[in-house]
Amino acid sequence: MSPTLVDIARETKTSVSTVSRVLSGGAMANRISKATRDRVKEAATRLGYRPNLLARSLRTRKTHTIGLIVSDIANPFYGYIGSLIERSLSKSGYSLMLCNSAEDANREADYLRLVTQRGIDGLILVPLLKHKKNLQTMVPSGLPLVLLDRPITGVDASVATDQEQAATVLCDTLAKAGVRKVAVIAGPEYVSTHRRRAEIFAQRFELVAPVHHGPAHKETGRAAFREMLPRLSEAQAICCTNNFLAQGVIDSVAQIDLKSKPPIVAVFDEIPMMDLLPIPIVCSIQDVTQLAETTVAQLLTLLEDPAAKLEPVMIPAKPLSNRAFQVISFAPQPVAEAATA
Amino acid sequence: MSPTLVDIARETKTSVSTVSRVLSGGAMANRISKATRDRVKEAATRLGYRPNLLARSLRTRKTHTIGLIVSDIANPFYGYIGSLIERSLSKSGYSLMLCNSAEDANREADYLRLVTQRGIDGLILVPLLKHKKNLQTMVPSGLPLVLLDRPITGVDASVATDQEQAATVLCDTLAKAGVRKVAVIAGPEYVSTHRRRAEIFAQRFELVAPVHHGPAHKETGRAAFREMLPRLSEAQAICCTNNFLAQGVIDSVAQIDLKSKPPIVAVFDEIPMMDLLPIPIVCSIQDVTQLAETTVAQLLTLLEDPAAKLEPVMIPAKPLSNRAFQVISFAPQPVAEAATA
DNA sequence: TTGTACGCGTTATCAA
DNA sequence: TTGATAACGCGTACAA
Repeated sequence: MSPTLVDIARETKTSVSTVSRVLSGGAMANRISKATRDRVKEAATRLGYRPNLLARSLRTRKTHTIGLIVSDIANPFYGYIGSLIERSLSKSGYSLMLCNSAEDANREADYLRLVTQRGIDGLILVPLLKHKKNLQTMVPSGLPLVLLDRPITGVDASVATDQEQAATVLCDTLAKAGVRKVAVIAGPEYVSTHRRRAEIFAQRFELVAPVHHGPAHKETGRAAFREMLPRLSEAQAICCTNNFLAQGVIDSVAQIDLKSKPPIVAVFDEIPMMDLLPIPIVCSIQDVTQLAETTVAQLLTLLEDPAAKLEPVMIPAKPLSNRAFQVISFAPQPVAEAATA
Repeated sequence: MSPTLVDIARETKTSVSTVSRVLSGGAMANRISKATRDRVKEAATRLGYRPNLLARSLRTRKTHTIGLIVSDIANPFYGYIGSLIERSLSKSGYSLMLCNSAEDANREADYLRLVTQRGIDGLILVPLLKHKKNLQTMVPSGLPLVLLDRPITGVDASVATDQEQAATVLCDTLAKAGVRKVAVIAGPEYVSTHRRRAEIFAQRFELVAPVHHGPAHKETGRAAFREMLPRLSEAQAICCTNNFLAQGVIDSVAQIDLKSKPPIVAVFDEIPMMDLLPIPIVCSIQDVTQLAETTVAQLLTLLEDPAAKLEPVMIPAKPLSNRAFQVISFAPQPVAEAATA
């Protein structure tokens, strides 16, 4: 077993408290004579002492660790934002423990319990659950908590992209290009972001088929494409509520005849290397850096003062289109609309 | 504060041990009369009791938690493999704590310390450090440990793609297409996978410029492309040691004249939607599912018997090319070579 | 069937 | 400048 304070105390003919004071390093260490201090330090390194953080945290009620529960770590969006949050937190002396709820309510509950019971100083959550009540039963009041990407009404500390604005700039861009009829492929209806995005599409354009809902994976995009294929010729655009769905669609487009002009693909988040794709694409780009930094900022203020009053933050998105889109964007039926270029 | 066993004992006129026995649930619970059992349970839910896992783990020396430290969670490869490992472990009753060393030796050390001192039952590591010695000083002997993606000589429990084979099938495919001269863009030289891949490229083909090393990000790919541009016309292929670098290269290709025939891009890992890209691409695809499952299997056997003797596992990769590549693959100078299709 | 008492490894309080 | 000693919250051998 790993040596403990007792071992070092015995080895060095002192007491555990002395050893603790020396090894904890703080201001207390200076109150110990240099002689014993050196003796203790020497013994510690010689025996390979490693403090038991479980015991320390049990005593101090601090862990210097933040929990982050995301809904799908396989999605590069969350991977990227996770890496930014980690870097930002480490500057403030916090470590990050990342958990993946995999868009599964049971797993979310499990990790919520695990992470809170295991001791963390703060929590960042991309929630699956939708109501403040359920949240309150899962996480102890008093624990600094910031919601990320999916706000919940009534919870003050939250950071997310402005869904209405993000969808609006996307629709504006499409409308300017003359789009009137679209097909919509969306993620799970019970996820607020997906649902809301789909609603806005449906509100702004005429649908050639009912909205297709499914897990936010490539496979759903492909399946939806196959299913909607007969009606797709009427649509000027295919609207996807996230990048995975869109990649499935784009994959499928590759399988069919590219000579007939392909529909525009409208999508949230980035499509890698889209400038080279022979399909017109327009994205609503979230400001990931801003999301990460604001989230950490909110959490840090909460960490300082758990009673701090915060307000939900909305961060605007920017539309971005590829070359193929810019070529066709002088299409018929321009619509007068204020675009937030 | 959250209620403890003492609170419930007081509330229910029993002792902590009784409460503990009931709430721990195991075989002990049946040795308690149904009457008090119900009374205790009722009080527990009424007071909203949540066991303190720090204290429990301190006592039992078990956490049912596995640590996973990856080198770059922003890379979809690690995000995906992380999600697979998480799912697989949760079937065996373990939770996963994911940490991001961000390809930074200090952070790796920090998390290694944190995660081991904080108590985990096992560890999966994508190591940055290269020598068994350094590893041994960081992680306590006796802790079940499996290396992922980057083997270290002398460490038995490790799972990785067979780098030699993966690079070989890639080179074979290129050679068959008549490639003789290439440019190589590689990740950090101190990372074994990147270094080894670059070496094999250099060994099989003639280089039009020295190998370009840099952080494994898109930006490096772009910079390398710019820098090598003058010499690129002589190269029939650009070889990248990971997908991020390749995406940077592909982005850059989009900026130049596409009418002159573009070079082949050879790369490890997947390039999304590559069938639609107007550039010939050939990838060496790692079997991520297999990697994840084997890693978990190794860890589970180690968890059962920490003294179990394991052997490093190598998993073969498969070459995959896109449409644009298949069109040009009847190029001159075919080379007789056994391809592992 | 239930309660008492101790230990897990650490920090904090109080004397000396 | 140091050392006993009591928590932190939990599980469990031992006793009743």
